[in-house]
Formats: sequence, C-alpha cells, structure tokens
Amino acid sequence: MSKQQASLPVVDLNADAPCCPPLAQRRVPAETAAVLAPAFKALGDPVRLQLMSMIASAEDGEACVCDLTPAFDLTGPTISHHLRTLREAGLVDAERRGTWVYYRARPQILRQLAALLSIEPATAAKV
Amino acid sequence: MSKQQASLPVVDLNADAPCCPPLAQRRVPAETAAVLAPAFKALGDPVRLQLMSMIASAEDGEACVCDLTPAFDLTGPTISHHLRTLREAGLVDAERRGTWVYYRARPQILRQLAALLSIEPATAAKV
DNA sequence: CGCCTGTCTTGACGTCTGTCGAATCAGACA
DNA sequence: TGTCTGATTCGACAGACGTCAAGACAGGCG
Repeated sequence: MSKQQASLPVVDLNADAPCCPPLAQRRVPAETAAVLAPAFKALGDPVRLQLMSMIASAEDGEACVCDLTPAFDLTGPTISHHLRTLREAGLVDAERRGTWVYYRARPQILRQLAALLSIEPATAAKV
Repeated sequence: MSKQQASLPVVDLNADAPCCPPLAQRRVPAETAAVLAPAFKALGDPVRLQLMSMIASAEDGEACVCDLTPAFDLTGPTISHHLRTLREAGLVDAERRGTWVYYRARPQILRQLAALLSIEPATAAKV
C-alpha cells in the first residue's frame, strides 16, 4: 500500500462545505451532492478546465487575465464569464492590483474534490 | 457551451496509463481538457453525483436501476437519461441480466480525474 | 484634466440540458 | 401465445449555458 498518505482519511479540509469520504466508499448524501456538484460542473467545460489549470499551475500561484485571455480563441467577455463561473464555484479567487486582475486557485476545494473521487486500491480491486 | 455531444461512448479513457499530471502541476493541454471535461460535466449534476456514488459504493460493485430509481423524486425516464449521460461520459458500464439492468463504476477514469485534481502538499503550501 | 488600456457587465441569440408523459423494447412467466 | 413488469427511447417544454458585440467601469499616464 502506498504510504504517501500519512494521516489520510481525516482530510484536513477546513471546509466551509460538508465534506467527503470517497464517493466509492459511502453514498454521497443529497446535501453534499448539492454543494459539490456545482464545482464539478464548473470544471465541466474544456475552457474552464484549462483556465483552472493555468491558474493553479502558475509560477507565483496566480495568473493575470491578460495572460489567460490570449491563450484562447475567445473574446475577453467570454473569458471573463468563465472566470466568474470558476469564482462563483469557489474554485478561484480574484484580486485587482492596479491595472490588472489576478486569479488564484483555492487548494482546499480542489483537495475536497480529489478526495471525493479517490479510490482505495483495495476497493477498486474488489470485483 | 463547447460541443462534444456524442450519442456513443467516445472517450477511450480505458487507459490506466499515466494520463494526467496534476492540474496544478502542469498546464492541461486542450486535447486533454476536451476529453476529460465531459466527465467532470457528467458529475456536475447533483442527481448524477449521487447516482455515481450509489453505483460506486454498491456492495457487489454494481447497482440495479430498480434500486437507484426509487431513491429520487424523479421519474424512471429521467433517471435513465442521467444514467445514459454517465455511461456516455465513460464513468459507468451497463449490463442487462434477465429482467434487470445493472450499472457498474469504471475505477480507471475516476482515478484519472482524482489524479488530475490532486495537489502535492508542497505545491499547495507555496502561497 | 482627458485619453488610453485592461477588465467586467449588459443584452441578445442559438444551442444544450433536465424533466415529464406516452410510446416502445426486452425478458419472464403463466 | 399473451400479458405483465422493468428499462429505454421519443417528443416536447422551460430554463440554463456559451458566445459575442456594445457599453460601462477602473486605473495609469501624458
């Protein structure tokens, strides 16, 4: 078994959201589904998935809209709309500094989503 | 909405292969985003998220539609529609055995999605 | 001050999605 | 064979979504 997880199951999600034993371990209650589904939905668009990745993988932990926009064949308003969607899903934070607006990922919720999808090798191997 | 509607399973995510370095580690390329976004989208509905969980956490690794349907205040056709969405996203498999139809989760793609969202503590701690 | 650049909001348009009722298909069983 | 039950498909509808053009807002600079 992997030891990558030292103190695993008790995810330290300082969550403001009700959180998550793995989806495959215990049935997700309706309230949890209602809270987390919008986050998955926000990631359910290729453009937003790339935006999320560009922001999360940015060097300083933040990315400027001026860097994000030219990476797509889409207008500024459209990118802005997608960024707002990510923000409203709680996946990113925005901050204006002077002329430019910077977006920053929120690792907690990403961890929650990853935890929800995680599969214990043992569980998966059952069949 | 970016289109990627297929009436048939498109995703060949059968690979246990090293599909995806974490989203926060390397920028997700457009092709990967196009392939994985539909899976997130399929999980982006509370009903489907619960269905997915009920199937994945089922005792024998599979769940009968007859057990799934009465868990919601929705008609049979609606549940059937959601199950088809999950199937077309490559998240579940369906098999008819006699009178009943059983759905089974596909752990590979769940693992891929989890891997994509996973965050190295080191990476997350940067701030 | 006025202008310029960068970003967001508004309004509109076509498409997709979630839901239902009715019809249809697939097996089981008398 | 006929009929019954379980599941899917079909047709339709309201609402949400992705996209754009045009306008509005914010901050820097001459």
